[in-house]
Amino acid sequence: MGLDGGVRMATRFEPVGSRFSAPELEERVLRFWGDREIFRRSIDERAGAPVFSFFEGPPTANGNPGVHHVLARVFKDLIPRYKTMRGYQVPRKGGWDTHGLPVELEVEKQLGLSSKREIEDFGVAAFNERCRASVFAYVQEWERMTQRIGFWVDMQDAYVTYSNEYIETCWWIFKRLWDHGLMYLGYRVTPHCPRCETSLSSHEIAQGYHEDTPDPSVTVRFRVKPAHYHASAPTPHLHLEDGVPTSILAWTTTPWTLPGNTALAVNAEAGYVLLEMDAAGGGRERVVVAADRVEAVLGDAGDIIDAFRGRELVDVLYEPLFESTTWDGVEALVFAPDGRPQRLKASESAPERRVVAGAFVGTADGTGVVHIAPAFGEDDYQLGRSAGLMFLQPVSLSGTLVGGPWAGRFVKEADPSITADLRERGLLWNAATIRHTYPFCWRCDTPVLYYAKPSWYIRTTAIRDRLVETNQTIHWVPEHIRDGRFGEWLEGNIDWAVSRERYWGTPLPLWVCELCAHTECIGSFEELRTRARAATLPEPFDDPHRPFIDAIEIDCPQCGGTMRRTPEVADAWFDSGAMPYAQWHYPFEHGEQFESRFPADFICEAVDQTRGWFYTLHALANLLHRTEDVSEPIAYRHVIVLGHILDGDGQKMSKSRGNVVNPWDVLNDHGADALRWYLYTASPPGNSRRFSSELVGETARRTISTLWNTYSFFVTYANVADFDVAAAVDPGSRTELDRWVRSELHRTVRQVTEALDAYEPADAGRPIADFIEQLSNWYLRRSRRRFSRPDSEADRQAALHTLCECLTTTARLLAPFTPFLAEELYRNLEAGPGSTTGASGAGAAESVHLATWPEVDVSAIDEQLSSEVATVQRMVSLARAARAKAGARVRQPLATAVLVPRTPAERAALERLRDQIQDELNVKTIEVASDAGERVSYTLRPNLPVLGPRLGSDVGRVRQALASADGSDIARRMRTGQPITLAGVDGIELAASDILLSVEAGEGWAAAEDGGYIAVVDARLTPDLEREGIAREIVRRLQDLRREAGLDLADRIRVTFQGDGVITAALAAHGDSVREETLADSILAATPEAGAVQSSAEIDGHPLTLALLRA
RNA sequence: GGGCCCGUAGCUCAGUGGUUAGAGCAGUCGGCUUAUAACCGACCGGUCCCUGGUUCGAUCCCAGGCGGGCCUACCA
Repeated sequence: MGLDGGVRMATRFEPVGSRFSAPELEERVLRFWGDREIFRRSIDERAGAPVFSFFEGPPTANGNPGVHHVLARVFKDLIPRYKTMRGYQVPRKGGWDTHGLPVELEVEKQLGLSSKREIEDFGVAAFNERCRASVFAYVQEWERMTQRIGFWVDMQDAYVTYSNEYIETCWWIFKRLWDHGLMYLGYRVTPHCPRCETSLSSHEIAQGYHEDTPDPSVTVRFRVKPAHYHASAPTPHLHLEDGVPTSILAWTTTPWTLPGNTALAVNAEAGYVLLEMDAAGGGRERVVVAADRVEAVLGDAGDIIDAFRGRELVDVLYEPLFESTTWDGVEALVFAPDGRPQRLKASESAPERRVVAGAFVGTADGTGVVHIAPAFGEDDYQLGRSAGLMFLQPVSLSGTLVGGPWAGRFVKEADPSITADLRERGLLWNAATIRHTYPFCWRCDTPVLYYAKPSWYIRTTAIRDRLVETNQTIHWVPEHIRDGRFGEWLEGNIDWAVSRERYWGTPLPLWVCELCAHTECIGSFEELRTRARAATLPEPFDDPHRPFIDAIEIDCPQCGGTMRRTPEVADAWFDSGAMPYAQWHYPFEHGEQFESRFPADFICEAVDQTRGWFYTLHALANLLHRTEDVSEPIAYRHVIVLGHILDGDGQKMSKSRGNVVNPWDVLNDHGADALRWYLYTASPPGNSRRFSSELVGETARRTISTLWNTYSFFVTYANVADFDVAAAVDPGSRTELDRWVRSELHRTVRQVTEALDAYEPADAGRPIADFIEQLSNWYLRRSRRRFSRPDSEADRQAALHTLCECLTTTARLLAPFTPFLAEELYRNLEAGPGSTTGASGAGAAESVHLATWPEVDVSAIDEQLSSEVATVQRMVSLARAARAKAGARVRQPLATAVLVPRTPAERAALERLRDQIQDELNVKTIEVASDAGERVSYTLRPNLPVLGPRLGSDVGRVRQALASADGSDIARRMRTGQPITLAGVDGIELAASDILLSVEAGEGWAAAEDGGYIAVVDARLTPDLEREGIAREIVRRLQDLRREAGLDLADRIRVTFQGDGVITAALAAHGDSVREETLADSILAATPEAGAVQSSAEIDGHPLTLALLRA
């Protein structure tokens, strides 16, 4: 305005109350950020700076966000805010995960559909439209929460996995993989939900295990064929020539797989036995089981006829449990070289059921013989393939039996009938029920079946070694994830089953010729337009989802036939792993952005993403590096892996358990800063943590509220003193205390910076909390008088400057952690209220989040001073403990305190800082000594860290000798530096540093000791001391009365008192100081004046009535 | 079943091959008093999950268990 005529005005800070409402403050800051576009500017104003790249792991917005989501989001926020202050440009593009089974099932529920058949009847186009709409049902809730907790992420420009551009990039990736032979159609056993009729990923399976699931446990007789059926002579160990009916026993928990049985597997090296016993229906029978299993399966029944290795049983033929006459409708298939079961050629006959060897067969349970049904188990399938077995598939994809007496029945419901049938036909050895863990579909709770069927695979095993190797270059926090959970998962890598027989997902861009099976992968929409038969291309082609994409046909270049798209969509995890490329529609667009942000410098998710997002990102980066499409084989350099939030009982929070804490309750009660601070500092990020709103409040009170009070104190006195931030401070005016707190401050800056550079938020937060504690409870408490009644103006300005620096620097340190509180402090203290340039001077950034990270002022750090004050604090604390033992309240002056630290350097420090100590302790004389002399008696202990390595096993004897030695004598020798020898321990000479003393106070003294530090106080009161104590007590009571009377700070008073001789004597001796402290014009022995405020109580047993009136 | 993490005071968590294992909160008692819906001190509170081993010495290192969490796995 130019009205100051060049006269510099001192800053006036916005007044700050000692109480504050965090939610109110935070809403105010949020408005400020919004009005001034601070987030956008924190990125834009860093244009040209090196980019620090952050990838947002996309949340699925189909449920309300809980506290566990807040956890991830506040950690995602921390590092980018820090790096921004360190001068990087940190773009933060948001994203949403929108495809997949959870979305489909949500819609199925809404529509009341329960099978794929019903979805197709409803119409895939309409169904997918509902999916598209449902994904964003909760987006507003997410955005509201995200904003309220102060997570800065660009949600306007977020990527969406269902967008055409996103899908096109996924196609490009598939194409690159396909062209490099990294994709194939495999025929394999996968977990299959018969209701959803699709494969489930391992991640999905993991969510649906039910413990204690009851299942049948049946042991079955497989009848060995008579000798003449065998092509070559069967092993003589079976003694088939005896003509006794002989069976091999096998155990299963899935009777419904028995119609699919085509082999029995034994362990070639294990021992087996042939036993004979009475048969149930009369006569004798013989059975084969593993030698280890005889007792468990047969008890003591039966006599051992022969014993042999498993290999002897290989190629023994046995009869099918179900004759083809009773189980029709299932065609016998054989394995083709590519692993796919195929029909028999006319000239072929089906392989016979026989015994084979399998390395996976153990003898720890069952019978040591495994029933093999290649259609239903991974081991079974692989064995079938390698041994050339017959393949029978008597179960449909919807989980019902095909053919046989129970055709159409759901497999689990058919189990009892199958078992009963076997019992009737004498083939059942034993039936019972067991309880074990079994997988169910995590969404619809249908028991999952393992099922051999075709599926598209990404050949991740081709790059397994590279996955492992490049993982070593990723910085994992906590470190153990790298070689532990994640590393081991990579070591055991199997090919990625990437196809899903569903509707709402990225369609696989694979077209297969219906005549010759020629397959092509289409890598872009343009390529598809070019290749498509014009008549089949929808016009306009604006949605690459099903069902539209399915209509498009391509001419087969090999045979001229029709190529149709394979009907599957991609695993939604493929979408998430494709995010570094697809979020930019790379390589079709935005090549520059992609290049500058790949790989990410930082990502952060909870530990359950180890085999989810962390894996898919890593796998795709490695694959695309293999195809030479990206420059680096990793997608992220640093990753913080978060543990889960548990409820008060240590249970994981989840919707299904109903124990999710609503973040809004916490936010409304304590505010976002408190919640954030708690999450950062409660424990290292990788630990799981129990959570409750109360704990958040507790943490906040301790640190945030302490800082706020300090801030409020500063502003109050700075305004009173017309404090000018910009005025230079005279270094000579700085006191020792000023120098100390600056040393602590810059030590803190150093620690916090190092910890954040190491991606360890908890280690970074704790020093800040410690500093705030020191600032408030040592610096400020000890400096109070310098602010309210300073010795000189220069002293006051120095104190204000020092405190101001501490607060503004702390605000910057806190900015990434508690961005709202930090902003409040910064705005008021540095940028000036309502200012855009900073009232305190030109160039102050408008927001702390546009400001720079504090530099460590190395010259401010005085390690010696810091450790000296630490010693003072320790000794003061000890002396207070000694006071308490003596029963002397702090206002009661004592004559002497003797302080005994451990080293000469510490003694020197205490001598130097004697004034501070005296002040804190309220004693007349401080004595610093190397021992407490005759005031105490000693007990002795060996200094084990010193003596242990030197003496080894002699330590025990020294310990005993010290315990029985004369403490005072040895203490005297230690004091005078004489060598010490002990009775009963020959040849060992001890020095003072080898022995530790503990003390017991002598008569009239009180002592406290901790870790070799000793404080002793004189507990005896002289009449003088007593009078002084009483006088100080009177001061306190008068101050109370002043407050009670509602007087102002500067009001003067008249005092009357009624007391005994001791009271009178105390006031006679110390009346001047009492008057001075309480601003009293007079203190008279008299009855209270009319209208006076008064109180009566005893001091040390002396009755006293005090009364005061405003003068 | 396997892997990883965790197990320390009533609660939430530090910590270390070495003296008498700590902090905050809670509880009890006391103190302070214009930072005051704060603050300071003391006390109370411990089988450092258990059992073995290594060691002069183990809460810490090793082995085996137990319990919790997470991840993973249809051995029939």
